Amino acid sequence: MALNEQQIEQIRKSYLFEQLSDTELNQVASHGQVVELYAGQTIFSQGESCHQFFLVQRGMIKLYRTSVDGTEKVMDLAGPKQLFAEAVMFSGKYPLHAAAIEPSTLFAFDCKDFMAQMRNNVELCFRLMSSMSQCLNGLIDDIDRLTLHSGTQRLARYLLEQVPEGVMQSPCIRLLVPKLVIASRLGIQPETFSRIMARLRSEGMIETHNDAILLKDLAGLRCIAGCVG
Amino acid sequence: MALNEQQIEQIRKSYLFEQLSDTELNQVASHGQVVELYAGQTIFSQGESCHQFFLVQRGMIKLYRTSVDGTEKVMDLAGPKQLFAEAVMFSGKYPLHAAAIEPSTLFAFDCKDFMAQMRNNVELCFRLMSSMSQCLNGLIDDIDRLTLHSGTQRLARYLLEQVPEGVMQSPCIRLLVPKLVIASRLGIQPETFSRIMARLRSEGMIETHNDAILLKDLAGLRCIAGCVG
DNA sequence: TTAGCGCATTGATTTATGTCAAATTTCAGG
DNA sequence: CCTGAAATTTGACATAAATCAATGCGCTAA
Repeated sequence: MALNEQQIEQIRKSYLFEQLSDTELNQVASHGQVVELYAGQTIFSQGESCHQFFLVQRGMIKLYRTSVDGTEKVMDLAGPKQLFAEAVMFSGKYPLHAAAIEPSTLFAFDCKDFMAQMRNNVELCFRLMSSMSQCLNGLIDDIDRLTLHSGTQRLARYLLEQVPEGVMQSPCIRLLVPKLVIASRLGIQPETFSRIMARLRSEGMIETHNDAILLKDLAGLRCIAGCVG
Repeated sequence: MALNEQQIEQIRKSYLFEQLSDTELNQVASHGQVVELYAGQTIFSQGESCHQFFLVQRGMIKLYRTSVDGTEKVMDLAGPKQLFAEAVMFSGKYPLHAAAIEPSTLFAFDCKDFMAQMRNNVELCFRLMSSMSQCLNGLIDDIDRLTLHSGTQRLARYLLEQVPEGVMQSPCIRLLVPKLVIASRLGIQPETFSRIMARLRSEGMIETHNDAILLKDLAGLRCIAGCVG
């Protein structure tokens, strides 16, 4: 399905598109599609040739790899207003799988078309390169955490990352995806996730009510995330 | 030190520069430097603002992060003809440390200058984006291996990666850096590295003489790298 | 309401890998 | 050729986290 006026205004707000002229934006949108996804639906698979990149309007997307025995590693999660697969436009093939973990709506853009636009617009190249650079830094951070930090440290940091800008005293956060998925994102087993949460609870750092988590001791959590094991 | 004629011809062979005109190449080179490094010398540190990117002429560079307790994780190694830090030009700051692990010679290029060249040359943007894309895929592969594969699998794969193009029967490879460094690159301790090597030796997969390693059973190693733990 | 199915939690146990320590080898520099 | 520092190897031991297993919880759909 093609994009309507209102949707075109939505994508204009994305960093990658914000400096495009009306004409250019319409050009991009003309090759764009709205994609509706049911929970669990696959968007693309690792190795498929890469024709489109995506902007999430609604829902949540997991980007993941699988091993031969079927084990899944969630590499990243993309929620509303986030782009994904924009950084691999130049690889030719998607380097991982993408699937919706809940009913979602995406805007899909044509890579070929976008690359043509970039040929006429160096500024657009620079925007994409910034985007790729950020992505790169994120991956380096992930490797850093996987190799230099314990499961507990990674989980504590994850909780702290969910706290919105205004640093309140004891913020209450919500886990936006199943714990199973967060565990995979952090590179630990669900059982380990559960046990670490239990420990943080017993140490008085947090209180939990299903997916709502009260961070009772921000300083303590920061210390765990950065200093101790 | 500035680049001489011969050195300019060397950098022309690099993918990023190969399609530049003589004028453009000279422009890039005019802002370039030759950097001589002793073993262990630091090139840049994590967090420093990023003014240059590099091409290795001779030697070996480690790109790494450190944790609070001083532990080091080698994220990548760059040898002759390889670029590094070119993908982070847009971040503003280096996301990791770089140091020579043996006496090395680098060509250093000015980021600002190169970005100015890119403004006049979309093709150059595309080249850099390809480069960044490759880098991205490499990092995703690393996370895949760290989370979905065992130490033994990672080491077996590393050995296989050292085998040059022509797939011989029982190739003899050389470890180009201390085992200590390879271990860190693979996300294991040196002791574990040593033990895995001993096991592969006892299983008849390899023979070792210091840094020279004879891969006696390629099929077996491939199986370990991809199938078993 | 109830049945059924993921998800989550908890316990018991195993295991790969890390840590500590000591002996040995390698290798660069004088 | 020596010498000492660094790298490597090997052993003994500790431990974080995985695995296996069972139970409980909370949905959704009939």
